[in-house]
Amino acid sequence: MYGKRAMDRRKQKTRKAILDAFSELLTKKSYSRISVQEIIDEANVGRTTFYAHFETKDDLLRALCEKLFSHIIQSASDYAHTHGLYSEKNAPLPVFCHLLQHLKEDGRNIIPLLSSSNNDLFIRYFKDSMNELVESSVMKDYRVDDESIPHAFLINHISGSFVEMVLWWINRGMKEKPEELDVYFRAVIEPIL
Amino acid sequence: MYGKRAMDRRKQKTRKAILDAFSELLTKKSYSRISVQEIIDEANVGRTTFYAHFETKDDLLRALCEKLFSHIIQSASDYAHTHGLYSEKNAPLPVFCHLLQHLKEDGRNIIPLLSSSNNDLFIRYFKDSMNELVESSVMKDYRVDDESIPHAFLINHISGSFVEMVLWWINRGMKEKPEELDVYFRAVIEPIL
DNA sequence: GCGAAAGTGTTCCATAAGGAACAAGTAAGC
DNA sequence: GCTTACTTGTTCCTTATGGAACACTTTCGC
Repeated sequence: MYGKRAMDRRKQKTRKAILDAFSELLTKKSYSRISVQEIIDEANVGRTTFYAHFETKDDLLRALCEKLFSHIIQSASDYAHTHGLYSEKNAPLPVFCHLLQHLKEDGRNIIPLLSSSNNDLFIRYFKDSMNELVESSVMKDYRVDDESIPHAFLINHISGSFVEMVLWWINRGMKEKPEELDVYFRAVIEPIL
Repeated sequence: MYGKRAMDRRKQKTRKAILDAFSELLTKKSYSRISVQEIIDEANVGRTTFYAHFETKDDLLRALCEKLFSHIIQSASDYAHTHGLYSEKNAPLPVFCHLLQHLKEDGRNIIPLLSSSNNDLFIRYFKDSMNELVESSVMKDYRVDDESIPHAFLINHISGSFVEMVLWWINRGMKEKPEELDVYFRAVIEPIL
């Protein structure tokens, strides 16, 4: 439980090289068409080294997604814990606005992958991350008025709507301001809370 | 005398990292104000690693200069050996035109260092390289008409003039075409051959 | 001047990375 | 069917890199 000591410089550099190479390849080919050999070549790293870091290609994908989303989700989670708890009952959603702003300002690594032709894996991971975020940070203090609707269903609805909105936003060139989108989102979500 | 087998991937990467870091630092500070520690930090390598590659800071400087000039000088030397031998007596200087062209097209690493505020070390190395080139490739087949002028003096005059011309060229923004410069250079050099 | 701080070059030891070869699986072409 | 070429994980062993500590010199502030 005490901190793992700082990762060896070599490990950091190698890990970054592999993730960068993989990320680069993903903008050109679909996940299934990328071979480990290609990743190794692009990263300029030995075969042994690759397998010392990642068990398999799927493992690498997981790591990449985690790296990409952890930052933004963690930031939102922190935001929710500091602001969310003290908000009034019908204004719990600034987290989403915060997320959109963060995505626009700092999403240069994420957006290309979310808008690439083979974006399904990332969308799924994005959705999963959002699901966890909504469950742990947003919906925690909420009791649903209509008890006939399952809690889990609501969570899925909210995170799913959010992800779809983001994709819509990105595909149209992110013209709208985060604040505008936030208004739209509240308009479709708040009524059911 | 021939080749050491291909350098280990790690060595290549480390060597490049150190040379790049050094090159980067040289655009900001003078050579004497750069510490090994800074190079290590900028290159993001361990102290042991640095000293496994270079004995000292001077050694590193030598390696950088060699890397920067060897390409361009080697190319000129090759050019001289294929073209130089068959040229008529009073047209031996196409090597210089070739050098200028090469410098303009492919000198993006060299020119910033030659025009930086602390460029003296590079100029000296450039001059030394030119000296060798002139001696080995240009002046080899020439007998000086006026035997009262020492051979070595002539070599120094030619390489020195060339270097000074290049600096003048760079400092004024490299406006002239290599071919124009070549004409000027021939005008001041050919009369004495 | 002196003491503190930073830089140098070296040591020793732990470990990550490399390279090569391997058996096994897969797909494609003929 | 059969090659043929390519991929995947894995192995064993070598080598480069890292980190820390060291004694020593240089530089700097006061």
